Amino acid sequence: MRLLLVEDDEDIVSTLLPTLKADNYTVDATGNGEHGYFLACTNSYDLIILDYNLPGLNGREIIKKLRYEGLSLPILMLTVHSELNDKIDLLTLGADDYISKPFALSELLTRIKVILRRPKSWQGHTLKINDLELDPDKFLVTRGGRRIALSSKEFALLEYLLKHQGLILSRQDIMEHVWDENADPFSNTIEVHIRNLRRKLETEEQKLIFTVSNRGYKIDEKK
Amino acid sequence: MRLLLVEDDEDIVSTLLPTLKADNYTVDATGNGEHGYFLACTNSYDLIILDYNLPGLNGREIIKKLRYEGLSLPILMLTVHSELNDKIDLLTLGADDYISKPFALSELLTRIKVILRRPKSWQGHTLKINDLELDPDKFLVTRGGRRIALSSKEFALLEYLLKHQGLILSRQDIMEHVWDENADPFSNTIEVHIRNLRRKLETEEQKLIFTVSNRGYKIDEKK
DNA sequence: TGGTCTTTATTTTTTCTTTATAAAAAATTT
DNA sequence: AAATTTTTTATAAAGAAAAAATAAAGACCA
Repeated sequence: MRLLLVEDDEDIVSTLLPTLKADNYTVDATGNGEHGYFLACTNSYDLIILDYNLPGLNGREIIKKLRYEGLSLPILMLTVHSELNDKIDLLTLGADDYISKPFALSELLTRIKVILRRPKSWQGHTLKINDLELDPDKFLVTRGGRRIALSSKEFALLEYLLKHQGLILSRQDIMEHVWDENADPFSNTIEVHIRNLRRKLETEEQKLIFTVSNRGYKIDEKK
Repeated sequence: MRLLLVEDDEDIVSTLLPTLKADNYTVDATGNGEHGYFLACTNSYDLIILDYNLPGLNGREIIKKLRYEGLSLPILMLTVHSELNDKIDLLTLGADDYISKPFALSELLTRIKVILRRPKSWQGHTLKINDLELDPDKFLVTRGGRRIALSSKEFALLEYLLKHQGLILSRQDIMEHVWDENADPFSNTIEVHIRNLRRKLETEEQKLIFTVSNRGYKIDEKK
């Protein structure tokens, strides 16, 4: 899952960034409102974490512009107490949730998870297909009950494929949701990660990730 | 579906072109307004993506001339924010939609789909005939519920035939809508692809693609 | 330093086009 | 109308091009 963090308070960023990355999110961050807006327009994020007070362009204006552009991605606002009277306003403006500073990290992480939790195809937080299970919270993958160790990129990639099982995901889709903005679109790192996943997850009879030439990859129950 | 992209910004073209092609559109591109106008007049496109500011001939002038010529194909305009006051003007002039830069790729792709979907009355994105179904979004073809794997050219060809079922489509029609401008008009690659489609889709009793000698091919319910 | 991620170079696979020939349909001649 | 010629379409198979898989080396970084 790819996040955009728009926050100018260095303290918050320096604690939040490592935590989010450790929690296996792909994160782009900026401290400037204008730049945040630009990033939001030109990339595909699954969630934006947006500070209210920002240099350049403030949170309220960013939401307004994004919604006007027709972008419907979830937005989580960070506000300080004194601004709290605005909360209804923020929600009507198009924010999906807000959290007021100071906040506990765990609280924020919970809210993020709640927002990102899609009703689709994942009950009890566990993604399943055939005898494969992936638990995003516990960073755990098992196949046939046997635990398989994955690196964090491998895990993120598998999670993304599983969340959209049955759909063909193009390299670009994958790039945009599993890698951050610095990724080279012409790199073959996706192929390499697919290869590593296959090596770890598949057997001769039990294929899992299917290549659809010229379109992308997909995970599906039936061949 | 065949698209024409008229845009002089190299950055936009270099990200857009691969994306569109990956999304299985056949795309011609030019950075010059005059040339864009020429291409639009001399080819059969299903949609034009047109930049506002162009060398040679600008977007507004191109629309005006095309509409004056009586061409009714959909046009999607790309504008920058400052030009946005012109939007009503653009729409009355004959653009079908506009999107302002910077934009998310996914956003543009969605709009393209919406526009191309407009006139036709096929339900749920799925094209059907007899026991054959084709889902353009999922890149999925089934016959009698059984999945059939097609290459992307085969898929595009079948999609084109299905979208115009009942009509006889000439080789030229097919060339113009399924292949790009570099295709050799005297090649027999169409015959070969038809052959491959037939091999994958037809049985002895269940014919699907009919040859009308000297005129072209058609797909139809009744023989 | 070991593990992870990315890059580079190479091989393999798949898809697309061309070429050559056969078959079928249409046109022409007798 | 039958026989012959010409044109159009079908097929198989080789060749070219593009896409994907792989191996291995390099970069990064906790």
